[in-house]
Amino acid sequence: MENHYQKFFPASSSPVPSAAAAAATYDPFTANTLVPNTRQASNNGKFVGSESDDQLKPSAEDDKNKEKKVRKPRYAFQTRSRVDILDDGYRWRKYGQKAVKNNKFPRGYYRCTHKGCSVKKQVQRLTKDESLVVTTYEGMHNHPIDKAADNFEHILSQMHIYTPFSKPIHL
DNA sequence: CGGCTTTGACCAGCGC
DNA sequence: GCGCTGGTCAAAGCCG
Repeated sequence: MENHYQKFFPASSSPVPSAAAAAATYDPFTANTLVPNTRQASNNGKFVGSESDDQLKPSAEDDKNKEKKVRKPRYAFQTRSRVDILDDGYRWRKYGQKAVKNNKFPRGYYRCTHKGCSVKKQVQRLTKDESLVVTTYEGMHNHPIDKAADNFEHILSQMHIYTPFSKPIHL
């Protein structure tokens, strides 16, 4: 579980910041599996947390163009932060905002501005605990991080990542 | 002037 | 078949 961060932090050329390694603790795959469980199960159970099962579908490997109904795997994790937008080092452009059911806070939709990079992410603050922010990433970056890596440490210092085993969040 | 945010409209999928 | 909800688009405005 120490290498999975590569899924999220394609440190292709740039060195992996120690902070990123720390972030890797959550393990995207594990988190992917568990988030659905930690999500507001009591609220609606329609959390977008995980299409983990149908992703990587072998049947679509022959043709990536027909990914019409094929949802890309999403990695959602909850962070405790005062700000909605966690600066993860990439540049994001907001392309939409929607009010969602059972949540008084709108969900923001962002897209990576890098050319050729179609990574998307959703940011949703929870109604129950407005200090909790759920960030859902879709897709993987195929380019190095824009900003200095040291910025990561600052980010991580202000947020708390919930692991599947640490403590379920009751909503 | 360029890039980004805002915001309403539009569209597709899903459940009833 | 219809209505609801989530996700995206695109025009307009704002800001650096």
